[in-house]
Amino acid sequence: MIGVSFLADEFHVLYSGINMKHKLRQHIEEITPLTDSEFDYILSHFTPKKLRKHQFLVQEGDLVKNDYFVLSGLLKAYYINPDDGKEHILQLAWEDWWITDYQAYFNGTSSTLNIDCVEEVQVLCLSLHNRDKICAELHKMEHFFRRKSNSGYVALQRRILSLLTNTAKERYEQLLSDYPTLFQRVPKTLIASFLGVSRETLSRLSQ
Amino acid sequence: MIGVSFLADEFHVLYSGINMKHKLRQHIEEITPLTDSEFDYILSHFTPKKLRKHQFLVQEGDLVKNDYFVLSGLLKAYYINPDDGKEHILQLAWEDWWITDYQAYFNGTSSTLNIDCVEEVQVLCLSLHNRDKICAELHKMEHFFRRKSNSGYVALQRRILSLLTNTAKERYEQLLSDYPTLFQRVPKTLIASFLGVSRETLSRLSQ
DNA sequence: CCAATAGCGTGATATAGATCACACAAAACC
DNA sequence: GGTTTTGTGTGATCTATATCACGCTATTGG
Repeated sequence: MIGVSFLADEFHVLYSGINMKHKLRQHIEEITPLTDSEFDYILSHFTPKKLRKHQFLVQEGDLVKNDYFVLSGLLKAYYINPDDGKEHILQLAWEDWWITDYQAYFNGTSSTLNIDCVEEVQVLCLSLHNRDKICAELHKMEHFFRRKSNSGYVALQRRILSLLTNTAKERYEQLLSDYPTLFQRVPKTLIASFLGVSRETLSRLSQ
Repeated sequence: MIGVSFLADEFHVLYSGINMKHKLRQHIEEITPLTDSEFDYILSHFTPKKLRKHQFLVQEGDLVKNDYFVLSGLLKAYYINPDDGKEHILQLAWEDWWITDYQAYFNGTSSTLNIDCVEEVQVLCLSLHNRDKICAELHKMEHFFRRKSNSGYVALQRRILSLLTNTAKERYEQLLSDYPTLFQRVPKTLIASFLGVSRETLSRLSQ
């Protein structure tokens, strides 16, 4: 039994370690090429973490120590309106996305958001200190994060415009065409909350 | 007369040149210190531009060559919904803000937005090529733009959350408390369009 | 394997905010 | 300096979407 367990662990390390590291490298190399040693160095600033479904990655009031790169699974970042207790989804993140409460992370303040796991999740954690360190040491990484942030900014502008100009139905159809697989992966309630519509209305829209 | 005009121009250069350059330097140095020669070098990648009220900085369909740093005046970036012709304000920018159609600028595609001057405006133009150049040559600038982009990202997330969770009245009051001077500076119609409310509703809210 | 919970659809009703339609005031412009 | 144009307030409606209330189904967990 000990032997078997050991082998299983070996396999697991192989699978969730080396293969998963590869995911981060591929992700960075979409923007800038890296040497093996650069990547190893970068990776040494991340720490892996696994979470089960429904586990919190960030809870309202927490100090937010890390930004999280998602290796597998799906998470939601949401705000709970204290007036009516309703939850509003700011972000959904899955493989190859980054997620955290950025306001709290960048400013060292405590979180106003909750982030929890909609599925079992594997992430790589990057502290602000380590992020700034690798950015300062490797111009490439500063460049990488600048580019990521720029794309993120554009995506958020698009979402704002969509909230300002489109009806609930148009937003729903836009999301469906942008991320068709999402609808098989998460409950409609989450989609509704992400789109800023009640779940009842969403249910009627999708017909 | 020639003498007087010359003196006036001198003054103008002094005022709108040196003093204005100073604005950019101050702005960058909020994030990273610069030597005189670094700043001069950076500045050499910008070109100044003046526009009168109602002039377009970017028009729908244009290729967007530049990002614009606002030295003086106020501009709006807006999308016109082709279905009903209504305009929706994505961004308002004044002194010390950057504005452009970022989607078009970063991707080299043509603009879906219009940007025009609500007041007489002075901007410094930065082409994507020059931006990438100074970022590549000066790690400081890559850092500066990363930090700017990060703050922008956080600001947009806040706006999205506000659109998702707050009523029109709450959004109005939030904006009023964040930017009280704005309300003396632009017509209420623009505020309404920025908040995603009709001008009639805004008028009723503000009582 | 069965109970508890979460997800989903759907009718009836309520409401925030849009739209339409004015009037009047204040700028901007020739 | 008078006339377009732009901005603003306000009443009377209309409508997209929220809310409440229910039942049924799928999933989860002990």
